This record gives sequence, structure tokens and C-alpha cells, in this order.
Amino acid sequence: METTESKRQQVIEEFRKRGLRITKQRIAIAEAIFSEDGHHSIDELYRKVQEKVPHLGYATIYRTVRLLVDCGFVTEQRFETGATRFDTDPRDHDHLICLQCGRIIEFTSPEIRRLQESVAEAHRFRIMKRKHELYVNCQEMLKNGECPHRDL
Amino acid sequence: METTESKRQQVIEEFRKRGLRITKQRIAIAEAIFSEDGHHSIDELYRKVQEKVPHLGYATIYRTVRLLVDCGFVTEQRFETGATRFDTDPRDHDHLICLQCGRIIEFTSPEIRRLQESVAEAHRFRIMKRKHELYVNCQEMLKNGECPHRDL
DNA sequence: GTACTTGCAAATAGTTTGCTGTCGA
DNA sequence: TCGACAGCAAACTATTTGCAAGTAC
Repeated sequence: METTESKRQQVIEEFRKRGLRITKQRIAIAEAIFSEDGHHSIDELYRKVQEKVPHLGYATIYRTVRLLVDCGFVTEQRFETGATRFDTDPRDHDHLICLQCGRIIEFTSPEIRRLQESVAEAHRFRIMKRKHELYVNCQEMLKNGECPHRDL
Repeated sequence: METTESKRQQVIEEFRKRGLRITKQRIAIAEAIFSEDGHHSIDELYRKVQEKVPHLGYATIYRTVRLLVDCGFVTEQRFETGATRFDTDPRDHDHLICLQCGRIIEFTSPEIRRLQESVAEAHRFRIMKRKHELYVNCQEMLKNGECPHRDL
């Protein structure tokens, strides 16, 4: 992925374009999100950002993350296994969620995409948003109690 | 679908089998759910059941639908467009959710099923639960502002 | 009779909002 | 300077829990 630095610059540029102010809180939150790929929870971000900006509260996290979603830098995912998470991968994709280790794996399938389109088409609908999550167990986990993905 | 009456009997039988007591509240809630196919919200059930059992509270609704889920009579669905809903169709299926009219349409696709399995298989996972929702707009709605599914 | 249930209120979790002092442009 | 923002607390929504009184079996 792009560097954290370049992402940060893009955020600053976009905020500026929209007349939004560049504050140390917003920068810290953007950096926390882009410093690591993946699906960040609000709590995770809160803890990470606290180190740099001690008095930053949850409200600021929520408000800033909302801005990042609006600007298209992150997407919001509500999984069944816990609180809302924010994903830095802007590409539309589906998820495998391991019920054992909580690991979230992204996947895309052009065939599934095509089938989704044809289902929607058959009902004269146009797809605006997809939510496709497979909640899974590791087969190894089931056989010998050891989850092969835990430490990935 | 089966009659409300027969469903009610099945619920009573299953509760009895599990040593759960048959109370007028539980019966009323089961009847409210099975009196109409579809995706019931807690509020909807609350209002419907209030007519028969006036002092019945939300806690009882929540506790009872949990039992019905545990017994496999209904499934729980958390859509993005609002609160949790409880679905009387026990068959595993996917959803089209119209962002205009809120209508929820069920669908199944064996091809998609197969593709899901092969994705999971490729990661050595076993699928425990699927969540597949397509949030859509009516094409007519987009063209002339009229939603063709609103009154279905 | 006794354990399971209910109803109510209070607790909880996650998120949003209102207000006031602060700060970026 | 001055309107937007941050911090804090309080509000809010959806759901769960504790407990005393009620009821099925």
C-alpha cells in the first residue's frame, strides 16, 4: 500500500479542499488509521491516538472517522462479531471472518459479482452497496483444536 | 407456509421438550411472529403483542425471541437500515434490501452458494454462517422517482 | 411448593449531541 | 478575528440484567 505519509498528505489535501480544518487530532487519527492496514475498531484507534494526543475523546474519533468515510478514505464495516470497524482498503470487497480467532480475511470474486448483478437485474434493482460476509471455522480447529490462522 | 396454529403447536412442543414453561406471554409472542411471514422488528412485535397482553415489556420480547432463535424457529438478521429483525423463514437465504422503500426480498442462488464454499475451502475454512445483503435502488425510482416495489 | 418467568427499572454498550472554551486559517 | 473544532458530559438507542412478585407445573 501507499506510505502513511502519502496517505496523510492526501487526507490533508482533501480536507483543505472541503474547507475542513487540519487539526493535530485529525492528523493523529488519520495517521493511526493509515499506519496499519486492516479493520480498525474505535477503541483501537482511541488507544493508539491517546499516546500522541492525551485528552482526545471518543467524540472526536467518531467525528473524524465519519469525515474520513465521507471523503472516501475508509469504509465502515459492521460485523456480527463486535463493534463497527473501519477499513483502509477502499476497494469493494467481501469478508471471511474466523469465529475462532477473529481474523478477518478479504476476498473478491468476479463470478459472485456477476451473479449478484444478475439477481438485482432480475428484480429491476440497481446495487448500491454489498455486504457479503462468511463467518467460518478453521477446519484444523475443528479437528485438533488448533486454529491455523491465529498467528497469521 | 404452515398455519399459525401448527407453528404454535411446534413451539409449545419444543419448549416443553426443553423444560421451558408455556406462558401466555410466550404464546402471544410466538403467535405474533408466525401470524405473518416476514422480518419482524422488536417494536413491531411489542406493539402487536401489547394488544393481547397489555403489561408485557420489552425484556420479555427480547428474552422470548432469543428462545425462538435458540430453538431454530426464527433467525436473527441485523440489517444496516435499522434495528435487528427476526425472520420466520428458517431456510438459509440472502437478502435484497431496497433503500427507497425498505422492502426486503429474499433470494437464494445455488451458484453463489457453490462459489462461497469454494472460497472458504481455498482458505481451509468451514462456513458456519453467511451474511449476504445487496442494498439496492429501484431502477424505476431512479428514472422517474417512483418505486415499483413500494406497494408489493 | 418451588423453580422458572415476568415486569419494571436500572445498567450497559456504542454512538451522538450540546455547550463552552480553544484554535486554525 | 471568528467560525469551525475539541473536550467533556449528558443524551440517546438498542439491548441486557437484577430483583421482587407472580405463575406454571
